[in-house]
Amino acid sequence: MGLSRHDLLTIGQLAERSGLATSALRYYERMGLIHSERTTGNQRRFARSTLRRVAFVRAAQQVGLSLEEVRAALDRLPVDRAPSHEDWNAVARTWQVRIDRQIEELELMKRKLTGCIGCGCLSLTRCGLYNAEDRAGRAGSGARYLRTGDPADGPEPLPAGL
Amino acid sequence: MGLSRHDLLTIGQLAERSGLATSALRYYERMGLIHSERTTGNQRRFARSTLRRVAFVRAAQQVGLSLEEVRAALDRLPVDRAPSHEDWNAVARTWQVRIDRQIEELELMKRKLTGCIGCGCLSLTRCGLYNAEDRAGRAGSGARYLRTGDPADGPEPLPAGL
DNA sequence: GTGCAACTTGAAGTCGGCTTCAGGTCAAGC
DNA sequence: GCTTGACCTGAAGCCGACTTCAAGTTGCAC
Repeated sequence: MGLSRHDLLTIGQLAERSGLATSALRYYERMGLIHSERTTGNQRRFARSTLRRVAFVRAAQQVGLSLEEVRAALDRLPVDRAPSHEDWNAVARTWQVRIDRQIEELELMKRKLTGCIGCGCLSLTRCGLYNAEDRAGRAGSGARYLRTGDPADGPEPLPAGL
Repeated sequence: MGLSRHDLLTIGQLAERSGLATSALRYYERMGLIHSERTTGNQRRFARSTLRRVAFVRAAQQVGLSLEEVRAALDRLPVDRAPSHEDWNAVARTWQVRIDRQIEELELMKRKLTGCIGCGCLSLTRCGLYNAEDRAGRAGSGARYLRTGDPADGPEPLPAGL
């Protein structure tokens, strides 16, 4: 019932099947995202399940998580047993919130943009996108936000060239 | 009808109102995203319309465009006159495609994740997310994609710890 | 048992998008 | 007219996510 040699992938095989470069996989291992055993000659051997783990990481990246965040998420899954329904739900919910927020932002942007196309943006004073400016506060190097509307500024004439 | 001094912003004022650091604004100028006049003493003075331009840039970044792409988009708008309906539509359409693609990817991800929560992911063999692995080809350093399904691999037992 | 592709390591390089720093200049309120 | 905070420049530094390089080792097919 142990792992036959067939169950282990070299880093090259994992790279080929995951679509990532071997250098990226070594990087992921250094970051604690994936793990490997070593042969007597010190070469990495990955369990096939690592493919899933890599897919998880890539998917998470696509929804905007940093590798550090992914690592944190993966660390919440138990190492010594299969993840339970609860374990998994906790991780999944984090993602869903993130995904929902992303989608919401994109749709807002899209609505604004559609409005702009409709109006031709020749009269910018009422344009949501163009007026999504000014007074956007920030602290540190995190995400910035853009506030819509700027009651302090009245209508402005449109200068040439935006 | 020329620009009164009131119409020009110092870099500090632009920074405060846009929520960006002055260093970022100088960077944007070097990248050709915004432009300024200079005082006799060589200090930058920005037209108020630069606030809109900055907002445009930030918005574009939020939907995933690089500054280089934003510059390309802005370059398609005329410098010498107000953008026409056509000018603007061309730029806006580029964005909409981009936004739609992003939303689509996120919703796909969400659907998969929802399925996972439903099944508890205790039986991973049929899980879309987990099986969104393997054979994801790539070329260069652009976006990777994840293919769903992997007919070559049969069901696998769930190893402990993912 | 040998040849060669695939592997190993640490260090350095790359890229985008900035920030920080050093050393100097400008503008405006008193 | 002086002080002081805002501004200038170029160069360097930083972060995440990798890639590239150099120099050496392993594993497997023949």
